[in-house]
Amino acid sequence: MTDNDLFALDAPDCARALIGWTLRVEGVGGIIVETEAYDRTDPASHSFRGPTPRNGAMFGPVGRAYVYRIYGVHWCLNVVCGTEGSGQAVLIRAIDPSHGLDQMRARRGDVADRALCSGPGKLCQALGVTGAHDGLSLREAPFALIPPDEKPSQILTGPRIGITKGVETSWRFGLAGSPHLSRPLKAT
DNA sequence: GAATTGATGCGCT
DNA sequence: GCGCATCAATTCA
Repeated sequence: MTDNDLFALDAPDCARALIGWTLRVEGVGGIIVETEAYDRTDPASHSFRGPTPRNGAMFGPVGRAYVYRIYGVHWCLNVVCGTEGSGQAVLIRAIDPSHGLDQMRARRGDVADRALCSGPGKLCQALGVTGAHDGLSLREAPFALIPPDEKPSQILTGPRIGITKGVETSWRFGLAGSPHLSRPLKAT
């Protein structure tokens, strides 16, 4: 699958397909092991109420990054997908750190390896993703998105985390057996 | 101009 | 495992 195919998928399909891809920012990153899907029919999604200055990137061309600040402190990285203007995005929740471990530790401080990228906020800090990356294409520097070498392992599904609305929508996807998932997932 | 809200992380029990 | 802190952008009046 090419990145073009990937970005054209609707959010839930794209979120599932993203598992196993390698994401790097300036050479720092790893394999994506946990994602969540959002679209504008979803009460929990930022795009639900329509375009605003903040979520504008979500309604722009696909294949771009949508980065926003949560709780005024943390950053979250999304991938815009579907079709342009459809307001769909996939939240990158966790990766398996395999590239630039030293760089991550330098940014994250001296934490356990499993804590380096096991959450959206930590992940962005470890990779150095900030609001400055909002709206940038994932196909161009400093980003790099690399397809899986082989068929990814079993992908699990479950309810999303940390939201108050639409909790029953099982649009969370994770790589089976990864130690970096924020919560265990049940096999489908 | 003021109130409210978070797609979280960390520390403590 | 649970509860709390945290800060700015968004939203509403």
